Amino acid sequence: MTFTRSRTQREVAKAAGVSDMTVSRVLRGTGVVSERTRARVLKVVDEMGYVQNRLAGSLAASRANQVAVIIPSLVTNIFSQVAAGIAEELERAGYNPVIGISNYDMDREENLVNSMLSWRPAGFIVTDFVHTKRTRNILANAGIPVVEMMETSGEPIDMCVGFNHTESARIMAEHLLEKGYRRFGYLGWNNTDYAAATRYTVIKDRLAAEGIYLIAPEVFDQSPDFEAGKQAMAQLLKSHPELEVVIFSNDMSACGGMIYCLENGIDVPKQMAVAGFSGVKFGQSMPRALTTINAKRHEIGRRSARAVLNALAGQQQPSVVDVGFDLIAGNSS
Amino acid sequence: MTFTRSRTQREVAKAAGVSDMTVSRVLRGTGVVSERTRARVLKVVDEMGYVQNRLAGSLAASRANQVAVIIPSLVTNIFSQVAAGIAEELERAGYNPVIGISNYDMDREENLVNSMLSWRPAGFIVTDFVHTKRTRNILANAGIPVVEMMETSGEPIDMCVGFNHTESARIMAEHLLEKGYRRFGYLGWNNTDYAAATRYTVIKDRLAAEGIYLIAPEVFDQSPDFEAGKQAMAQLLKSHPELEVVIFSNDMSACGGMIYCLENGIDVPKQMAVAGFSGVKFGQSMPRALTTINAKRHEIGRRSARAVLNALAGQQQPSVVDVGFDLIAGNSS
DNA sequence: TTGAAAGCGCTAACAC
DNA sequence: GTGTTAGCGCTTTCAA
Repeated sequence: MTFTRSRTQREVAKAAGVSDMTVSRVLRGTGVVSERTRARVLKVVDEMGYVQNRLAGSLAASRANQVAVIIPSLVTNIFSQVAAGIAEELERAGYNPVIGISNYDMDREENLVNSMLSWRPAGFIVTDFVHTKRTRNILANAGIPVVEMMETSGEPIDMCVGFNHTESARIMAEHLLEKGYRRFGYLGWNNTDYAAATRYTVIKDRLAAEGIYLIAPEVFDQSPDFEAGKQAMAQLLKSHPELEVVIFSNDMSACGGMIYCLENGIDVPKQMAVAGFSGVKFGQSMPRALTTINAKRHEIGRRSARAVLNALAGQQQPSVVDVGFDLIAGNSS
Repeated sequence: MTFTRSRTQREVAKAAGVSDMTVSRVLRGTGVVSERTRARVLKVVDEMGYVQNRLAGSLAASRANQVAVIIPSLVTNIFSQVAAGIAEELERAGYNPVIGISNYDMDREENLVNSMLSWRPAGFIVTDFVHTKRTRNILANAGIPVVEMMETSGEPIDMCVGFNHTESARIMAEHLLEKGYRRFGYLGWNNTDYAAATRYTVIKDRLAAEGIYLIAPEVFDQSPDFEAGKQAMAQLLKSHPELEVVIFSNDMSACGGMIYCLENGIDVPKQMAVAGFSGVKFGQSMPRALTTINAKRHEIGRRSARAVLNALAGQQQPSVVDVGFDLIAGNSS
């Protein structure tokens, strides 16, 4: 469908008895225009219901006010929080986010990057450091600010905002070791969440350094939600009743695991401790406040957007922004 | 920041020894181009890493492949599910969603509509029927397909996709009446969620028709999440211990209410029944499967996107798409 | 099957 | 303060 030819700046100009350029100046608030002229133009704009065509404007100015954002999924709470933070910060500055969903698929991400770049966005925000070689290449040469969100331990294409997943996993492992646990289980989900995979490896290695063998069952294919956590916990307890603590790859599944125990008369944390990851508010409303790492999702979104905006404003800034994380000790361990 | 001047179609054309137009034809897959020429052009495109400029293309063609989407919030599960459905369906057709967040604020929505319309999107998707007069006006005259999501009982600007909230509320009220409950409480949250407000009124009236007085406390200002539900339930029980059933405005708060009861030795549903709204999966993993209305959020998103795409393809279609809803009886009532 | 000319609706740069 | 000129990088239209 072709949209109906809408009114143009020229029509406004004619009706207001000025030139195009004057209308342009009024609408963008640039340059100097007399108060009388400005008022007259604005009146006409309002009467005609004129809406600027930024396609034309951005083309002429070689500058757009959209920022492309690629996240793995909107369905889990974690990235929708990040996206909300981005939207908030961008809109405050007069920019709009254009959102693409990669489903944790690098090839899909590559296609999205190409497609979104064709809109000549002012900046690009992607998730994690894991991309195809071509994606990295394209982004590196796009000539616009690029932010990789979530993780800080790696080589960013341009900038990155997040926290150190490696360290967060180490802190969690050590916290549980200090508590005296020795028989560890781990429940992860095979959804190609790279950050979660990293954390798993770190935990495994840290425990191994103490001579502790981490019991990890087959990872599951479903989405790591509350119900999945319940079911996985049930299964794990059957095969490994000797476990003292189970680390889950995220909070919702950890809550499910905790509830499974409580419903089946297994004391948490005395008979079985559980820990999660990401710090959703919900985990702190459980019968036992969940032991977890609080990832500042909303802030990561806001700071990522800010990094793009700062770069656009030509401000000097660090290429790595670490927003940190908190260990929430809770009482599920 | 101005982006570095990127390669143009003309550069590709020159390198391939053809005219701009031929490159354009190859890239868009329109018109006839000899196989040899096509191959040569594509090779050059690949080598140069050329990415089309759709700003220019859309301007020239008066046609864009972005669809504007305005939702009230990304933080609650409900709209992020809807947004995910939209993104999925649009991207399948080569369109990108541009997302704006209104925070349930009609004036903010009006600004967003204006700003997003300036990108000449191919279509527009908004939430609910509640807009400023000016917003309705602008959208009605935009000359593009417009979909209002969620609710079907109203006059759409152009098209609407969703379900009948009035009926869903009536069904819920009657379900609980049939179960024999007579002392009803209601817990809502003052977040200007229009659809929830509608449902509240319907429930109140339906009960009134049976001579039943609905006990609704002050609505709360915070977000209606699990913790809020717990706290509200605690408060409500203190002031109204005679209640038999409490209807919550959404599922997460209802789950919180249910857990509060169970943790305090109040049997659900014998001593206190609870019901929610929207059908999140989580509610069905509770100790008592939550009584609720399943709103098909993901499908509403997909069908909304589809409606826009169909309209763009010039297909005849109904202006009202009702995806229905299901009553989930559960056993929390 | 391919190319040339004429814009799409705006803004940058400069002139007045 | 305001206007003029010359594009931005594509696609449409028509001619060859």
